[in-house]
Amino acid sequence: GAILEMKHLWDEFHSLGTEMIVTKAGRRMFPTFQVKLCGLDLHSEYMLMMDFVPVDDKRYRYAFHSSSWVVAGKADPVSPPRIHVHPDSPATGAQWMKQTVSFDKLKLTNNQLDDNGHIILNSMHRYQPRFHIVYLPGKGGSSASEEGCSENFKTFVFPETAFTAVTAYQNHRITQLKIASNPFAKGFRDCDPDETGPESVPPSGQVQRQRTTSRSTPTSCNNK
Amino acid sequence: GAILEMKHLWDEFHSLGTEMIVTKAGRRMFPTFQVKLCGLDLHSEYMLMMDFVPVDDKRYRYAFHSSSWVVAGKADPVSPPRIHVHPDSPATGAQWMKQTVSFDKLKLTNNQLDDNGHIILNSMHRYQPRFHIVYLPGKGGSSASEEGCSENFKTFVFPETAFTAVTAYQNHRITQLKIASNPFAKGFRDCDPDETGPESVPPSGQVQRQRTTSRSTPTSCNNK
DNA sequence: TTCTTGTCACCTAGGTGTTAATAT
DNA sequence: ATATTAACACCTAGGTGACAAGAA
Repeated sequence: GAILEMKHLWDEFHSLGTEMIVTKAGRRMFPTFQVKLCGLDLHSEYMLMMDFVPVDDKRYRYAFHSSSWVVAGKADPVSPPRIHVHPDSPATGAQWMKQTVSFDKLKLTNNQLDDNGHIILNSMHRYQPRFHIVYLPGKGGSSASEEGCSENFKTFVFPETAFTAVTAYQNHRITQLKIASNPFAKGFRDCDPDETGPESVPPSGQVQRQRTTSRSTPTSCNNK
Repeated sequence: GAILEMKHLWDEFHSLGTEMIVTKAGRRMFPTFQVKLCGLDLHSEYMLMMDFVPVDDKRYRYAFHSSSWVVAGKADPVSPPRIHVHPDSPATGAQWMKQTVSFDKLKLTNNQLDDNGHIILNSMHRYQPRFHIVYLPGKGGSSASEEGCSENFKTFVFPETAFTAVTAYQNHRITQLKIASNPFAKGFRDCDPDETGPESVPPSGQVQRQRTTSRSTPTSCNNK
């Protein structure tokens, strides 16, 4: 079995309509796809991997006046789909289960000619991440679990991790939630009493700090 | 087979008497132990590991007046020796050989009660790093190389990587060579024309920049 | 108009030797 | 005296969204 970590955060994004940035060089996902595994055979070996399937055959556009996504036509042609293999693969069930598995090395790109092994997506299209556990027969492996088990491939889909690929954020609330919850975006946070940390929900009203473009007035907020 | 990478740099340190810092939290080695492998079976699996053996049964002291190491008595009691397994283990011969193998996650500590899995050494003692290739039978593996090969354990020793463990550098020339060649110590370099980069040998005469202890006079040197 | 690209200030995360204080 | 520790300035390395300019 596999349970999604940070589900509450995924749910927050999902309720707003999750967006993920794609860039030429490759951009990580936020939230990061992380799962906790259980039920694996301790000594058998497994490969863990992810891929991304189109949610539909449509291309989207964000209507700012109504703050909602609208269909903008049929989907663009797809690149040959890629699979991201977790870099710790292969490893034993015991190794995978002893702590949360994080796909923080996975990057999304819109460069159709990418040769860095990143996941290629079309911007303004919707995708559903999928998680796969591949059982590697032959090594270790208890006889008990191996007999009745002819399936060596399990796929998990968490609908709350679906997202729209974008080159720039469309929904301002998504931007604010990213800033509020991603530690690397701390520089864009307002000077609220920073108490709560990355897990908290930002206040409903939008709030944005003016950043110093010229190097004057180093109004450092984060007084820790 | 295995060849030592950055051998010229190791040789420079070796000729001065290499020192490696040990700390409670664990300190990386510099130079980093890196090897290029060849002759492995492409599809067989191997574990790569390192350990550290005492060069002798002595404890040392640095005599500043003569700028040399002198014996300061018999060795202190040793902790149960630890082995560092390369985190990419196990992997196939093809994976290990396709690029330089770097042990940059390995850390040295003088904390006898370390529970971070670091290598425990006694300060002011001399050590010889050893590199081991462990063949894992059973998976893949060509029949040709497997027949006549009963050895599944190869050990490599590069004498130029031996060092004295210290909690603070003793030989000032070692300090200067570390500063000149370790990118993370760039902040301590003099404002020479920085052209040459980390591979170059520093000028023979010692040169040291005065660093700003108080936050005044931000005399930034590294004008790139 | 709409979308994409490249640069940038601002962060996180962590590897350096220095230095002063503290053991031993 | 000699050796160790902890805090610190200064780096490397790389992940953020903002922004201005460019492309479609």
